Amino acid sequence: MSRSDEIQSAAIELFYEQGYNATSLKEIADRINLRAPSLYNHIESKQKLLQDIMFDGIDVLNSEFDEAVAQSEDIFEKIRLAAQALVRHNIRRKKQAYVNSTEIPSLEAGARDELVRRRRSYADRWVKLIESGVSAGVIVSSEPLLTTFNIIDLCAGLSRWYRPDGRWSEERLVAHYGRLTVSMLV
Amino acid sequence: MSRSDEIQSAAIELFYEQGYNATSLKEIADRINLRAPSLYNHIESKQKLLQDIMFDGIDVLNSEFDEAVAQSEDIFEKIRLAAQALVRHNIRRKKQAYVNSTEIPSLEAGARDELVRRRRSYADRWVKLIESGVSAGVIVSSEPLLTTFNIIDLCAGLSRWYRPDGRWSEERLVAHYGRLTVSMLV
DNA sequence: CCTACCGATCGGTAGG
DNA sequence: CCTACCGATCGGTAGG
Repeated sequence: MSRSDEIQSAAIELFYEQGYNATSLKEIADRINLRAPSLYNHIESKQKLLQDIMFDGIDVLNSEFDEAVAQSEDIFEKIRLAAQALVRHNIRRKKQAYVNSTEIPSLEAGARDELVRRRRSYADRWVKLIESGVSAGVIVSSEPLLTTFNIIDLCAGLSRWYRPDGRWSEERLVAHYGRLTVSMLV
Repeated sequence: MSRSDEIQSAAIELFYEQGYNATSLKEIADRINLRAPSLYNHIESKQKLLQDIMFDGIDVLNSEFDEAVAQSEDIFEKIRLAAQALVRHNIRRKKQAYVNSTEIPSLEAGARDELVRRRRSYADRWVKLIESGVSAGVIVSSEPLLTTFNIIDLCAGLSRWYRPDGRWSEERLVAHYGRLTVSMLV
């Protein structure tokens, strides 16, 4: 694990626990036994560190969606697979996903615009998937965008309350949300 | 509108836009044409100001739930009414609800514990409502708590993306979420 | 409700 | 990768 990776994962943990603005570079440095100014050998600024974390998160999410829907030709199966990919993302990258959903206001204007664009790109994937089912005559949803928001919001909760030692296993939740999502569209 | 109320609503707007930690008392004071130190004639501290906003939000939400379910004897109708009350809350008090869902880590330990207790109290109302339907034999949900999380998460999204001038009116959304919530339980 | 001011902390730089 | 240090800003107090 490179120093840059160490910094990034320490930052994710602290931003998750305290928020970006409440976290100092000194705290990040302390976690990996460095002095705060030494961070600047690896990062450009605190703001850029946040941007890298957030862009990485949304890019991975978009890739995972594409991989998921490529695994089947059936429209409902595609929907189930896409929902399950989102669930797994919010569970396995819980802290990063939480930071991503929570720190948009902390981004500088330019980076915020770009991030919002990439998040819209994720939502567009869902809208097009649902619309393809409508065109094919197997889905009757009259509001693909609203349904998309509902699916994303529903799964977003996981990054807040999911616990690895909680009462529901990852596989239980993947199955539950997969079923629930499909049921919203039949 | 009293000075205290002016301070509180200016604070809600700024905490919504920038977050608690990124907002200075000077900015709050500027919004209502005061100097920062003058705020201390009305508030105890910045932290206490946040606490008042958050406790007020959750207390109102709990009251609204109780009022909603008292309006019908039918279990599915109670569920529909409770969901619609939550939707209206997240729309009409959008900014306060957003702050409430976002600033839990910014609370001091003691206040955070108390707030989490009151949020759990809200979730308990849902769990008991669903369980009463299970006891009566009209609902088959095997996971009342998971379903409760799903309902809350689903509606929480509104405090993030709802726009008064957006493409869905409040009444359209109230109807949509009411239907969706009931459908999760039949 | 104001001005004047405090100690603390912050992100970041200089220089080695 | 470190020590030493900077200017800026913060929440909050004193005193009127």
